[in-house]
Amino acid sequence: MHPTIALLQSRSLSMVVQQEIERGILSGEYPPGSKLIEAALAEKMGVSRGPIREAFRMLDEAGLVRTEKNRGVFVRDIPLDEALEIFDLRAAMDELVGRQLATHLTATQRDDMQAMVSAMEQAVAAQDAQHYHLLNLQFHDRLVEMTGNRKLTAIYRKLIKELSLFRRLNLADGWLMPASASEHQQIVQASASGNPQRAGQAMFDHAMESKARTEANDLRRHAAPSINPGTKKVTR
Amino acid sequence: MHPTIALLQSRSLSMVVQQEIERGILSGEYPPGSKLIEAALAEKMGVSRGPIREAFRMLDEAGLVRTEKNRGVFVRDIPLDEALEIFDLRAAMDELVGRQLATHLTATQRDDMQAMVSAMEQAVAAQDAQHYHLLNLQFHDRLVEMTGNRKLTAIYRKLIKELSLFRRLNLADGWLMPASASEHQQIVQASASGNPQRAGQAMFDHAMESKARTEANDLRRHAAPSINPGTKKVTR
DNA sequence: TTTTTGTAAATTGTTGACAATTTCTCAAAA
DNA sequence: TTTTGAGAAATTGTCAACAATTTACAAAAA
Repeated sequence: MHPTIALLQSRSLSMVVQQEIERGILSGEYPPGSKLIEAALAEKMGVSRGPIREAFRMLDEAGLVRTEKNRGVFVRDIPLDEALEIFDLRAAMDELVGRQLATHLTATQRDDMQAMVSAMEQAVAAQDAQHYHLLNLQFHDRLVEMTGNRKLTAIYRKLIKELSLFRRLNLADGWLMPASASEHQQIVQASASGNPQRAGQAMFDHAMESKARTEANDLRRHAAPSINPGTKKVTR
Repeated sequence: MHPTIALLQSRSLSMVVQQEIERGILSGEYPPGSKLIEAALAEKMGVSRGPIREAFRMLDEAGLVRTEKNRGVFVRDIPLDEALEIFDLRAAMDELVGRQLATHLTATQRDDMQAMVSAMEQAVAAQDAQHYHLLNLQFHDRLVEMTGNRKLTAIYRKLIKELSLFRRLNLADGWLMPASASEHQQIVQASASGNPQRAGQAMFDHAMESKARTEANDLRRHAAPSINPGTKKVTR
């Protein structure tokens, strides 16, 4: 069967809409907290409200939006405590990834890993935090995929998407790139060593370091803008 | 606010429908592989097809049904290899649960755990596999909940629901109850010991034993009905 | 008998309309 | 100035109808 035909047959309108809205959310076009209006999206995409609503239900179940009855659908804003919970969970999953990699890693996979780490080191040398961030996401995604565990891969990707809605993540962690990069090198060596315990530990440690960096980043960010945080109260 | 009012305000029609269909799926009323017909469900529940379709999208995202464009929605049938993948993932999550419990367990929580284990031992003595199975699910659910990690709890519950669609799970593991029960006692002691590594290991081992029991069960079930499995080929 | 083809029935995909609820506006009252 | 309230506007919730596709079934052909 022609690939284009197969694509048109499998992709229903609501799935296309879902992907498009998701793209908008992950790209920042619809920032966390913003409201998604059915009619506006329907007109923008040239469809009726039905498929939009179906897409909303998928995105809600995926944790990317939250629905309030009779009030609408909003892009989710992940609070710090939930982000930290996700980091703990991801660390446990990454540990599993490390163990499985150490057990089954092929020579080709090892080379792929090393190539990605080298690319990241180049990004560090070039001070390109943006590119580094992209390569980092790709690196971990590929590692999870290499385990061959599709359920693990699917849930891992969901978690990453949700984490991207934790705003304070992206910015201003430029000076920590070197530390993260050297941890990646550790992961490659540990995985190639064939020692599951060691590789799992390396992945776990890296994930927890990432968590610690994020938390420190957040505390600093909260301390800076407010001169007298103790008396400032935000109600909305 | 009166709790009933709050409930009616938050529960939209599609969410009620989603819960009802999910109940039907998990209870076995709609067995794996069976087709869910929009119009039939709509009439049965006294609503139009819109909310039914929205519920379908939620259930699809949750992994309980699969949608084929223009062909309909079917209750998912989890194949053995995917079930085993889920077991591996759950083992990693359970290990995290054990570590966290050992770190933060209160005296009350320890007593709760012990009470549940005792109840399971009574079920074993009474040869009540049905009741044991229920208590076992409850035990692990409570343990995950005790960690306080809501994301972990939510995903864990999703995995359990999906696993329940792996048919070959439920039956004929009666004679393995004692082994499982003694592992539970190990978990309680390890968690109460305050040693994260030990508690994590106990949880992990228990999960992997559960995986091994399931796999053995499945192989036996497949070997029995067919006299000559080697030549029998199933195409569909 | 088996396969193919054509037609009717069943089912899903999509839309537009209407009802219910919330949000906004702005003037009147405290 | 702030609060309250009425009415309008905007938005969501639900439904029924129509279009597109698949499935079921019987007749014709191989």
